[in-house]
Parts: sequence; C-alpha cells; structure tokens
Amino acid sequence: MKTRSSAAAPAPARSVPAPARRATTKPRAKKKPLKDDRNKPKKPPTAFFYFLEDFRKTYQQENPDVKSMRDIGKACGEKWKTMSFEEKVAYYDIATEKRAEFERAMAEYIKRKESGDFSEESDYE
DNA sequence: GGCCTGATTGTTGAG
DNA sequence: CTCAACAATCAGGCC
Repeated sequence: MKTRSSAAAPAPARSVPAPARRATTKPRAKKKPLKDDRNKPKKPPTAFFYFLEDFRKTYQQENPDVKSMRDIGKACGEKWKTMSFEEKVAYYDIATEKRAEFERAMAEYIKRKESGDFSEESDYE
C-alpha cells in the first residue's frame, strides 16, 4: 500500500526542454472515438481535469460572460498553481484511483499485445 | 451545414 | 532517462 499512497507526487523535477508546441494542428483523432478502446485503453482524466469540472461550474456562475473552456482553462491553470497542495491532493486522490483502474486495463492491453497478435477479428459490427 | 482548433496541466507508454 | 502525444470541454471560426 505504499506504492502510491502519497497520491500527491507530481514529478516536479521534469523540466521539459521541448517548448516547441505542436505546430498548429495536433494529429489528434478528434472526429469520433471509434472503437479503439477495444485494445487501447484511453487515458483517464488527470487531477487537473477533475478540478476543471468543479472549477468550470463555479467559473461560469461568476463569469456567465465567459466564452468557452479556453478562457476557463487559463484561469483554471492559474488558480491551480495557486491552490494549496493539500487542496490539490483531493483531486489527485481521485485521479489516483482512476489511474489504478486504468493501469489494470493497460496491463491487460499490453499482456494481450505481447501474448498474441492482434488479428483484428472483428466480428461484431 | 459541418468539422476542426485551441488552451489548461497531468499522466502514462514507448524508445 | 526522456520525449511526445493524449485526456475533457465547448464554443467559435472557417469554407
């Protein structure tokens, strides 16, 4: 139980020497989630996203004029940094639980990947 | 009319 | 060890 007890462990010493933002468009398949989940577990929302859910509601209440998440994201990020570690821990804890589940799904995904080939069987659909 | 981008940080997987 | 891409959201912008 100590593996991740300290949920709050945001690897701080990881400077990212790659400030080069993704050009202009991100090669992200945003169209539709198709069924890639069948073999590729999608990453769970991070603590930041959970905080966003709560912050987003509050932000819109006080800022009904706000546009979309782009503005909120900035405000959220700024606030996130100002938040106390203990407060963030609350969200980290939630994300940690989700990661545990995701980690299990990923373990199976990898296991399946190494175990056998993926013959896109595909029968359904 | 329909599809894509943009911004936030964190997290994880692969090389 | 290190990078890189992705996770939600949502409204606006473009052709």
